[in-house]
Amino acid sequence: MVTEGANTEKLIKDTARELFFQKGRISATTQEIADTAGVNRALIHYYFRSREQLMEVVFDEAVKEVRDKISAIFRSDAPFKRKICDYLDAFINHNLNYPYIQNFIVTEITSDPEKEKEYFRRKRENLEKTVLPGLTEEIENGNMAPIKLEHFMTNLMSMCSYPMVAKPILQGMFGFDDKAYKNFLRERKVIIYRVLFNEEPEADW
Amino acid sequence: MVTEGANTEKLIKDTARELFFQKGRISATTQEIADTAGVNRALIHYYFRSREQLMEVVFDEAVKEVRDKISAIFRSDAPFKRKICDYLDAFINHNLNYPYIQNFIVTEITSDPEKEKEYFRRKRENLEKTVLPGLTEEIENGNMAPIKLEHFMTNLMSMCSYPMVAKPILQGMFGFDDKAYKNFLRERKVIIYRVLFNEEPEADW
DNA sequence: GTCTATAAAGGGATAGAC
DNA sequence: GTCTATCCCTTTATAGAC
Repeated sequence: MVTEGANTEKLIKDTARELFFQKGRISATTQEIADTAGVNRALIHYYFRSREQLMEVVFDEAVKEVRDKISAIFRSDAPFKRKICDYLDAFINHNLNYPYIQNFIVTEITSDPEKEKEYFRRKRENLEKTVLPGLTEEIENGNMAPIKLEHFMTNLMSMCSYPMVAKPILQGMFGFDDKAYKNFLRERKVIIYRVLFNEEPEADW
Repeated sequence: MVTEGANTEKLIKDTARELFFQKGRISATTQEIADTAGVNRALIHYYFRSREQLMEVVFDEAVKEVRDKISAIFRSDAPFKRKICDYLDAFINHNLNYPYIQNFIVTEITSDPEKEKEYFRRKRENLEKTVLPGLTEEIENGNMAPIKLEHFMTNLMSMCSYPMVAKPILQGMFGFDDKAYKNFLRERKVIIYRVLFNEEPEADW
């Protein structure tokens, strides 16, 4: 085949993304990626130089969409609790699509703390601008129990992310097959809302 | 030195445990373990045959204590909410001592789903015997909002474990140094209780 | 652009001397 | 019990032919 180049590059990226984030083969070798894609292993280096750069490219592409969406949600002027609903939707839908991306984030950042800086450091100022005011307002108006920003965010992120990273553990514990577990994760949107605010979400959600 | 055997074996175990679970060097090589312990690499194989068996030994030893403690808590006839307090104490204290043990569990089980079986499978029946009755009773007595066993357990485990596995992420996000983060984790005992039950824990806790 | 061959490095494990 | 030397396998990466 002549000049299949553009397709091959995309094929490799698609395969790597699927292996890393959808099949949970986070430590897939270049050989495994090449075999799965049905291309020669050297082509991975031809297009991406190194395994590491391939990972970086597919990771950035996989999170770009949801990151932009979540940014927009928190910068919007919607009511605070509405923002949380939108966040739950965006986050859980994205993670249903990439069931192992949280494992990837956690293991990559733990094994190389340098990667954390560029990625999460500046989130702090964002948090204080975009969620602290809404949280404070709800508390002052008596619409939710007092809680510090850090604990609220930790509760939210924990209840969203842990069921992803600990999927096999919880699946085994509860005896859920893959389909039941997906359903369980979808149920969690409203469960998490209830626990955070101790009230029912709006009916139209 | 003659007949240092017994000490060497313990030295290797202590070093491995420290590297794996306290320093987060989950993928530490036999060379790294040997160098850190100040012993010859071959001794690891002499005492433990393989790296994998060494891991298994130190992991089992590290969790045995807390596992027994948690089993006893849930089998006891204390009131349900008391059990949860005791669980929070036991779990968080143990994890403060082994900050990376949750990362280890999550990555090991994700990378080899076989390991899950023996370890978490039978927990299901335990759950239904030891926590379901208490949970049901509290709900029926109107002492907490209705929630399914699976979601309650997932909320509890998520809010306990995620701050451990995502330590570098949350630390970066909130700008906490190691000391501040330890303190943050200790605060979480009462935070988690509040979120789960929407009330203050007893004053003597 | 794609392939084969090969370099180069890392890591687990064992044999055998001491 | 402890050490050195060595084997063997896996994996990443590149050179060079086609």
